[in-house]
Amino acid sequence: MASETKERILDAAERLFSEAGLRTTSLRDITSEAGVNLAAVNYHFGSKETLLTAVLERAFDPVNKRRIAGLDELESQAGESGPSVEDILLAFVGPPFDAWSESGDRGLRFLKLLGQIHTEANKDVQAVLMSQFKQVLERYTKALVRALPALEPIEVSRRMLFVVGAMAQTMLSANRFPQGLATGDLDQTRQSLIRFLAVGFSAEPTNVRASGGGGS
Amino acid sequence: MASETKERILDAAERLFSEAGLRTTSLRDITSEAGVNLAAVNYHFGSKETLLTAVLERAFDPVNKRRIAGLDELESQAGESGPSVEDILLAFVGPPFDAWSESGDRGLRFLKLLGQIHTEANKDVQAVLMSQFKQVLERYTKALVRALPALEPIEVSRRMLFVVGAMAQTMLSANRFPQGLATGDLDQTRQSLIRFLAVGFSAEPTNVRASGGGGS
DNA sequence: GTATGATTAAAACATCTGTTTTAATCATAC
DNA sequence: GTATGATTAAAACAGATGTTTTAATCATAC
Repeated sequence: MASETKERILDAAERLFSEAGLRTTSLRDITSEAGVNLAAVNYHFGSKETLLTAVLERAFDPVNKRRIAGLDELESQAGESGPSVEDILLAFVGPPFDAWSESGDRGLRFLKLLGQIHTEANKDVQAVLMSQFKQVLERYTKALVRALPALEPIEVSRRMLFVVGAMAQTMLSANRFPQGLATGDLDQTRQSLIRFLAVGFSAEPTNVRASGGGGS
Repeated sequence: MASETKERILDAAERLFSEAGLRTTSLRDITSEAGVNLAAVNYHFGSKETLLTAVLERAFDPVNKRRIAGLDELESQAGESGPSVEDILLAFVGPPFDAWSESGDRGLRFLKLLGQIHTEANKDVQAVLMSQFKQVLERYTKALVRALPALEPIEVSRRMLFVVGAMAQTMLSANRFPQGLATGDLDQTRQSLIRFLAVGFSAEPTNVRASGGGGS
């Protein structure tokens, strides 16, 4: 059964990483919290870096799978023109929020962790996250390009960056103002975020495509 | 003249902090890069934390001052109804971008540093940044509340969070995809960001104020 | 029962961290 | 010139970090 110790370590690491940050959390913090021996981490995971990878994959795999599945479903249901911008963004931003209402504390930890990761500067950690997140991003970008034919693809990519940023900041704020995101407020925040992003994303571009138009 | 050593340290620290991150950069990295003795940091600044504070203040003070001044100017020029949403957001997001075109490499470093800070989880660092940033945020929130009377103030605060997130992510991306933000592209990115935020910010709220409206 | 392999425990390891100490050097005033 | 104070240099310090090593313990098969 994948050894209880291993899961204890994963749980403790997830908890501490999400709250104290990735770099700040030491192996001794983790093993102490998990109630296991220090050497257990290296025995079971090889290194701290590998442990971090394992934590991330366990946490984000299901969410990214949901995002892909959600988009699949949208596209199969939609007509020729494809799903709407708002539906697409909802399918993208929704899953991490859903994780909360489903698994309680662990879901909240999850939001914090996601915020931590999205903002972690380290390249290796980024690489781990990106390996699965990148294809999610590409699929959603493609769907949005189709939904917004007036926008150049590069502009869609740029706006997708804004989406990710606004989402990450919102989730990090669950870390910084824990009282500000109570049960009810989280739904409200999600709704506001989606609305904000959908409307902003659908904005007409300032300089029309390939038009050398007026100065001043 | 504020001792050349002191400025060498500040320059090197700013460079390394912005590129390698805040926590990952050691004092030996800094002093080695600056070409000064290790003890010089503690001699001139007292501690690493104080040095970080000094770097942040030197970098962000002028930008925050510009934001305040820009809003002052907008409000003095505008009529009874106050400045527009787009103008307000431009005054908020513009200054850090301007720093780039003005001081070249240092301006770019600046963007990266800003991204690093906005996403730094550490409480002390956050406190330093927040001490001056908080009043900027409050002033801008107030201006936006006036410009958007249809929105509840709490909703304006939420959306301001989205603004900060999108902005920070954009700047961090200058770190991660340095080729993607060349001279020309930066202007384009800024323009896109402003447009995205202004339109999204002006979106009508989904649930109208104090209306107990329809279920399903 | 014993033997074998996996797991846990405790200790030591080497390295890196920020900081402090002790001299040496420098500039400046007298 | 000498004396005084600021600055720099080199070394050592104490603590924390990830990792490894060496025994002890456990479960399981024979």
